[in-house]
Amino acid sequence: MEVSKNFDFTAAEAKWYRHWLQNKYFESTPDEREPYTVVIPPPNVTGILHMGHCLNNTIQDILVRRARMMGKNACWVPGTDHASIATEAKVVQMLRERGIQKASLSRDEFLQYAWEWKEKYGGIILQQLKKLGCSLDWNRTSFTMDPDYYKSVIYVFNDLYSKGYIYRGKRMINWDPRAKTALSDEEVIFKEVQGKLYFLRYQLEDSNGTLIPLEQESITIATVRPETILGDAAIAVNPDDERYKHLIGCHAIVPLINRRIPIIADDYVATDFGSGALKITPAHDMNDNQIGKKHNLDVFDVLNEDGTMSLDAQLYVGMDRFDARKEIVVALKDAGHVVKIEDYTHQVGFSERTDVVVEPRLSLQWWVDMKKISSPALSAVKDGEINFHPAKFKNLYRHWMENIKDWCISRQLWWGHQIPAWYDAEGRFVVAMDESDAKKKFSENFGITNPSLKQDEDCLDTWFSSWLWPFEVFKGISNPGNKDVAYYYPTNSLVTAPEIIFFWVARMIMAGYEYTGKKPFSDVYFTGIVRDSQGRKMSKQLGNSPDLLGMIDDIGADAVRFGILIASPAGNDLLWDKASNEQGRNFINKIWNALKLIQLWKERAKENLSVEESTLTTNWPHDWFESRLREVSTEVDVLMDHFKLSEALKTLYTLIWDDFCSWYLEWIKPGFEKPIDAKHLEKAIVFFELLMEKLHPFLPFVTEEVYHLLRDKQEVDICVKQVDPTFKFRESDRIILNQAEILKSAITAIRDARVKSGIKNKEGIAVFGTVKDKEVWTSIQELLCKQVNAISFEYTNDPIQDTIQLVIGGDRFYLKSDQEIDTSAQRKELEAEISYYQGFLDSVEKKLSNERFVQNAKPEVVELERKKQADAMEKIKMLQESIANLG
RNA sequence: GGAACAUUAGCUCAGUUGGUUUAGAGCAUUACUUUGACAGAGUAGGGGUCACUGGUUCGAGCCCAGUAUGUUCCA
Repeated sequence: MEVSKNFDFTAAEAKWYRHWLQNKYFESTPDEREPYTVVIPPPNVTGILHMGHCLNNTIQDILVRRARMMGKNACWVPGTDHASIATEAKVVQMLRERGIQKASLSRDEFLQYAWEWKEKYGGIILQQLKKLGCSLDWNRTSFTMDPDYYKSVIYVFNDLYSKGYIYRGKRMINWDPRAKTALSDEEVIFKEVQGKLYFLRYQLEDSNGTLIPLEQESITIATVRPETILGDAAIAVNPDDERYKHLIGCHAIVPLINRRIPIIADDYVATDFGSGALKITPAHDMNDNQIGKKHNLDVFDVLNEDGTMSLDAQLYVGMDRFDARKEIVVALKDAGHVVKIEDYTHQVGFSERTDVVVEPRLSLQWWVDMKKISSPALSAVKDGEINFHPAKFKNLYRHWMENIKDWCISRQLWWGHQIPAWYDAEGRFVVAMDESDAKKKFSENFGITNPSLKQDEDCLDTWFSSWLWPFEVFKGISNPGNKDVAYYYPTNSLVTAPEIIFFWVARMIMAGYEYTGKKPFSDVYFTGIVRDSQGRKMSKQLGNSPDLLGMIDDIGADAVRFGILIASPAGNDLLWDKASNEQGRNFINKIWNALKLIQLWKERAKENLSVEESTLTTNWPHDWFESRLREVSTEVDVLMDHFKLSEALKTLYTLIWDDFCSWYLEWIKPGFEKPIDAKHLEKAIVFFELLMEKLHPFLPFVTEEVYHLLRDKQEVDICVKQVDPTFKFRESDRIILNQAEILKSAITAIRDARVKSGIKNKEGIAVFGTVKDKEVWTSIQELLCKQVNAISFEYTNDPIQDTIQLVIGGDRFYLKSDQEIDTSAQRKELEAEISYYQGFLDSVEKKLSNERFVQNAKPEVVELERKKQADAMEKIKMLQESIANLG
C-alpha cells in the first residue's frame, strides 16, 4: 500500500475518532468484567479548553485507554459544573449587551436567560475534548444542575441541616462588592499593592472626662483605610507599651464624627508596627472583629453591600469607598488630624472573579460545621485507603483537615441551587425539600397553617454540588443502590490539580463517606500546574496561554499530548514550551518513517531467499528484540502503576527510537535493493504492532493509523485490542540482553575508532579479536560486521601489527584497513583511557586499603570492590599492552 | 509570623533500603557525516565541588542539624 510522505494527522484524527464513536468503544454498561471508573473533574460550563485541561484530560485518557486494553470495563464520565459565579457573570454580561439590567428582571426571568446562555454556549469544552482524543462515554454526560442532580443537592442540604451540621450565623466574610456575594477564603487572591499608611491623631479625654486640646496631647493611629475610622469602636494598645500605659481606660474622640471610644489594652497589638496604637473597626476587619467580640465593643457597619458608605458612616453616605477615602483625607488634613502619610506596600485581597478589592463584612450566611463530617475523610487518607500521588500531598491534606474551618456555603447569586429555606414575614424559617414540605413544617414547628412563605434568595456554593460528583453522576443519591452506582462506585482514579485539594478533593471524600459509607476513589493523581517557560502561571491577563485548539490544528493532537506529557514530571509543576510539541511531532515522524521502511520491504519480500540474496542468516535480532520488548513492557507497567506517566512515555520513546529504529531495523535491514526474507519481515511487523499497542494510550491516533497500515486487514482496532498479560520479562531474557549490550558497545567503539582514524564509511575493514568468550561473539559477529562494514572477523591469539587497537569490555580487538594508522592519535586515545581507569582504580584501592572498610562493610560489598579492582587492573594492563604493540 | 516541599549539566528532571565502575536521561549546544525509511536524520563529543556549612558513618547526591534561596499553603 502506498503511504504518504508524512502522517496526515488532520484526516486520521477525524476518521478514527468518528470510527471509535460509531463502534461505541467508549460506551460502558455494567457486566461481569472488573470496572475501571474515572469521573472527569467537571470543568466550568463556561470554560474553554486550556493547557491545564489538556494535561489533566490527556492523563485521564491514558489511564482509561490502558485499562480498556487490559480487559477492564473502562468508564470515563464527562460533564460540567454550573460554576455559579463565573456563569452568572457571563449571563449578566450578555444581558448588558442586550441593554437589560439584571436588577430589572425577576429571578425566573433571569434564570431563563441563564439557561438560554448555557444551552447555546455552555459545554463547548466537552466538544473540544473530542479533538484531544478523549475516550469519554458521552451517553453519561452529567451537569450539576440536571433535575435529578439538583434534587440530590437539595436533599443533602436538608439532610445535613436535620443532622445539625448546617447552621445559620452572622460571621465576618469576604465580600465582593461588585458581584455582591460572599466569597470563600480561597476565592480571594492577595496581591501586593502600593498604598499609603496614614498616621492620624485622635483627640483625648483626660481621666476626668475633659477634652485635651489636640495640640497638647493626642494619640496617633496608623491605617491604610482612613474611611473606616467612621466605624471605629476603640483604640487598642499593647498593655506593656510604656508610651500608652497611662491612657488605658481613657477615651479618645473619632475625628469628624466625634464618637467617644475607649482605649483598651490587648496584647494582639504589635508595639513596633505603625504608631503602636491600633484602631479597632469590628465591622470591617477580621482581627478587629475578634478583638471587638473579646472586649464587647459596639459594631458600626459603615459600608453598604455595593461598597458605598452606609448611613452608619454618618458622612459621605452613598459615596464609593475609594472616593470617600480621598475626601476624608482632605477633611482630616483640614482639621489637623493628619500627622504624616507614608508610602506603604501591603497585601490586599481581590476577588478571584471580579478582581475588585474584597471587603471583610459581617453577614448572615449558611455554614457547614466541618468538624462533624471530616474525621472519616482524614483517616481514609492517613491510613492509605485513599492514596495520593505524589504522596507529599498527604501532609498538606492532613494539616488542613486537622485545622478545618467551617464552610460558608451561601452565595448571593441566582444561578445555582437555591437554598431550600423558607421564611415567613416574621423571619421564622424552616429547611425543607420544597414549598409544600415547608408549609407542612411550619405547621408542625410553629403551629401556623398556610403561611405566606418566601424562599431564601441565595444559592449554594458550586462546590456544595460538585462534592457529590463521583456518586451522583451514577445517581447514587437520586436513585440509591441502582445498578450503575453499585457497579462503578467507588471509582478508581481521580486526576486533578493540587489547587483544589481542599475545595473539591477533601469535600468529595467527606461526602463520599457521609452518603455512601465508602470512599469516592482509590487513587488521586495531582498534576502539576502548567506554567510558561519563564515559570509564570498561565493566565488571560498575561496572555501567555497558547491557543490549544490552534495547536492541535497545526501539529496534531498526538504531538500536543506528547508535548504536554513529556514535560510533566510526576507531581511537579511543568514549564511548558512549544518546543516539546516539536519533539512530539518528530517522534511521530520517526514512527511514520519506520512504517515507510516496512512498506518498502513488503514490496521486496520473498520466501526462501538464496544464499546470495540473503543478508541476514541469524534470528538473533528477533530474539533480542522480543526480550527487550518484554523487559520494557514490564518496566512501563511498573511506572504506570505508580502514576509515573511521563517516565513511561520516555521509556517507550527510547524503545522505539533507539532500540527499534536505530538498532533492530538496522540489524535486519537487507542490503541496498536486495529482497528481505518474508519471515524476517513478518517478525518486524509483529514487533511494530506490539509497539503501537504499548504506545496507543499515549498517542491514540497515529498508533491506530499505523496499526492498520501494517497489514491489509486487522482483525480488531487497536483502541480495543486486548494486551497479552503474559507478555512480561523472563529471567532467561537476561542472557541475550547482556549480549546486546556487548554488541552495541562494540559497534559504537569500532565506529568511533573509524571516525577518529578517518576511515570512510564505504571502506571495509578486517576485524581480529582476542576474546574470552567466543560463544558470545560468534552469535553476534554477523551483526557486528554488518554495522561497522567489516569484510572479515577472525579470532587471534597474537597482536596484529599496523592495526587500530581497541579494548572492549575485557576483550581486545584489532582493526585493519588500507588506511595508514596514525599511531600518535592512537596512543593519545589509549593514554586517556588509562588515566581514567587509573583514577577509578585509585578510588577503589583507597577503599580497600582502609582496614575499617574491610572489617565493617558487608562481605558482598567488599567482594564487589575487589572485583572492580581486578577488572580495572586488567583493563589497564590490556591498554598498556596495546600501547606497547603500537611500537 | 507559622508550615510543607524543593535546590543535581545551559534548561527540565531521574537517581528505589547509604557502597553497583571517580553522577544518569531528554532537550539544547559543538564537530563531523550525507543520493539508500527519516536533515523533522545519523555518528561522536563537550558540559556537574550533587545550594552552602557542619555532623553521623569505614563510606553521604541519599541520613541528621543549621544557613541561604525558591515555590506553595495557612495567618
